[in-house]
Amino acid sequence: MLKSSRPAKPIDFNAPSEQVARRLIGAIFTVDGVGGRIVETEAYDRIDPASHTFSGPTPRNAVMFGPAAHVYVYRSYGIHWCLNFVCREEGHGAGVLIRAIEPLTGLDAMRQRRGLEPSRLLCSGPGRVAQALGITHGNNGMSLLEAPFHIEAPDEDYPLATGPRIGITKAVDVPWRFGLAGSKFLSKPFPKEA
DNA sequence: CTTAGGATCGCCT
DNA sequence: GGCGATCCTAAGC
Repeated sequence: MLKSSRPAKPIDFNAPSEQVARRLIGAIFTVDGVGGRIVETEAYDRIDPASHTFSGPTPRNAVMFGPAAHVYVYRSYGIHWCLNFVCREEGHGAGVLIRAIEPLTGLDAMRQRRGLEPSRLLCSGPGRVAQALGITHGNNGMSLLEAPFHIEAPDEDYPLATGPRIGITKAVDVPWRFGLAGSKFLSKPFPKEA
């Protein structure tokens, strides 16, 4: 049996966000050729008190109630943009927040947008990812499967770390944060394995 | 190393 | 009117 490398099967976004969030770890994501390997995600569900969708459809979260594999962008703390991939679970909107990327391509563009030399701080955090990839509200509702976006499923199995989600005040114990174990590009370390 | 505070605005109560 | 699915900087230990 050959190890690791195998053909990449497309990621199915018509699935529970928790499952999609796991499968996205290791995927290659680019915007106009700028991007890298997804190393950290969080799942948010329709019946999840921490989710924007919990209280039902509003103008802001409308995209999350639309078709899967689209992009939901919202403004965070009045300053930052945050990027999500829409999922579908039994017809109910859900999403995956992209929290960190290992920069691989378009480093010049990222450095320019972030005003930083390439480092672990370039794309390590949801606001930083959006800034480095040039994502704004203008991308809200766009298909993830069409230009300028490109997503490629992981080509091997990556060791997964799990833990509670960051920066929320409700459902704080739900372990729906996922990461590439040992990656230097995580926004924060994961709690030590029990 | 850790903690504290400010920036800034769309959305919901 | 209050509060974030955040980030940055400065100050304290």
